[in-house]
Amino acid sequence: MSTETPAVGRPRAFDEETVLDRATEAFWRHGYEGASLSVLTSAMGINRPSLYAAFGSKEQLFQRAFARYHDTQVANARAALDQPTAYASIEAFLRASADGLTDRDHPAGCLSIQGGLACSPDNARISEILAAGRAATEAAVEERLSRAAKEGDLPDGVDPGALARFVMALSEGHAVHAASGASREDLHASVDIALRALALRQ
Amino acid sequence: MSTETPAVGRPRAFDEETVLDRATEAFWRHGYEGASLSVLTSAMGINRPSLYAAFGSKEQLFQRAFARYHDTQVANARAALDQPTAYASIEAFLRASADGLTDRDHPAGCLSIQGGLACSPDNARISEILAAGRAATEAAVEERLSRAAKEGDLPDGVDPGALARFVMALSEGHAVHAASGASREDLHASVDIALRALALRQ
DNA sequence: CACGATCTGTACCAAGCGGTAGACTGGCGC
DNA sequence: GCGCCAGTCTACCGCTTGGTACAGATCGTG
Repeated sequence: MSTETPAVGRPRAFDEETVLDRATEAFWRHGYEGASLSVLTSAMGINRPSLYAAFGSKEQLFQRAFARYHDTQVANARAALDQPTAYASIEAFLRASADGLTDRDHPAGCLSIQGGLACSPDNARISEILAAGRAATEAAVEERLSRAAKEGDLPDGVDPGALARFVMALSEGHAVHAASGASREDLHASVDIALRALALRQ
Repeated sequence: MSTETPAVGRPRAFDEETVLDRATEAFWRHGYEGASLSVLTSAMGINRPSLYAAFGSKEQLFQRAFARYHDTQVANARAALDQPTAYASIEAFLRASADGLTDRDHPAGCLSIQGGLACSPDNARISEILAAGRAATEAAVEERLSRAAKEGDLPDGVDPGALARFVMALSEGHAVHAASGASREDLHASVDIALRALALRQ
């Protein structure tokens, strides 16, 4: 594995997680196809053979970057679901999402969407990987809301799946907006409207 | 201009609007960068010199395709805003949008987003063009809602700009969902939830 | 029926793509 | 301090990219 440090031989001149973070930013900003190896290596501060020795291929690098993105950025929003009520969970999820999408420490928007919603036929796998990631997040929201339904925390007649889809769709739309320069306040104002309409508030 | 038929010389073997529609589909499905000239020419059924003679360059072809997309697909949704009330306008806009995003006669999703939310540094213009198109649509929604506010058709304290942003964001999120295979019914269920929450209904 | 104008098709261009061979570098164990 | 070996660096690979030169085809006109 690339994570264990070998006992012998010349040591690496870079930290794997550091350059992975920089690669993630490049993919985030330019998408999978838009982030060429030249863009990647200059962002990561290493050259091609080092990249290939450490990560295997551009696609494997992207998968590592996306996994790391999930473990850090997406995990924030998913963790926000852990609130006592469905309403509070949705609000926390949308707030955390809006904040993450407009965090000045990273490119605006969401890697899951910017990475490659549409791709060249050769890279169709990338779109699928990203879609699977978004579906997993939506499933987490739905799971939380299904629990709420069982607990009587959701008004009768509200479908947890449809509500989860609504919440995810809004979050994805905010990602598109953020990518086009919408401010954090803009997104929170949109969240306000969504929450007002949910009629989940006790 | 390429639209006027010349009196002399060999006539074109293709109809410009027909091949433009096919190019639009290719861009829609694969994005600007993902739709290579090989993909485009084989989808359009013409070869490169004909493409360049008729459209000038890949970017100009894309601009024509995007303009045509706006005139047909986006115009549908914008026309839906022409309803007697704000609530009816929003509902019609979201319904028309959901239908367009899942129309089986075209690729799933929205060219404005699939075209290239994130691009290679060289093609940054493309992202800007697409973002400008989305902003124009949002401005049309906001204009309709501002009129509603003047007419007393919007509850006090509702900001037309924020509401327009919410509506557009939801529609964009539905586009992302549609691109990942969400069904028309899925999207309409999400619209139902949004409408329930708007508290615009008299 | 030849001319001029325009379109089509093949075959090409330079540049960039993702990926790699091979010489060189430098820290550790003996 | 010498050998080992993983890492770095330069320079390259074949292939695709967006874009075009040029020859031949096909029309209207004189």
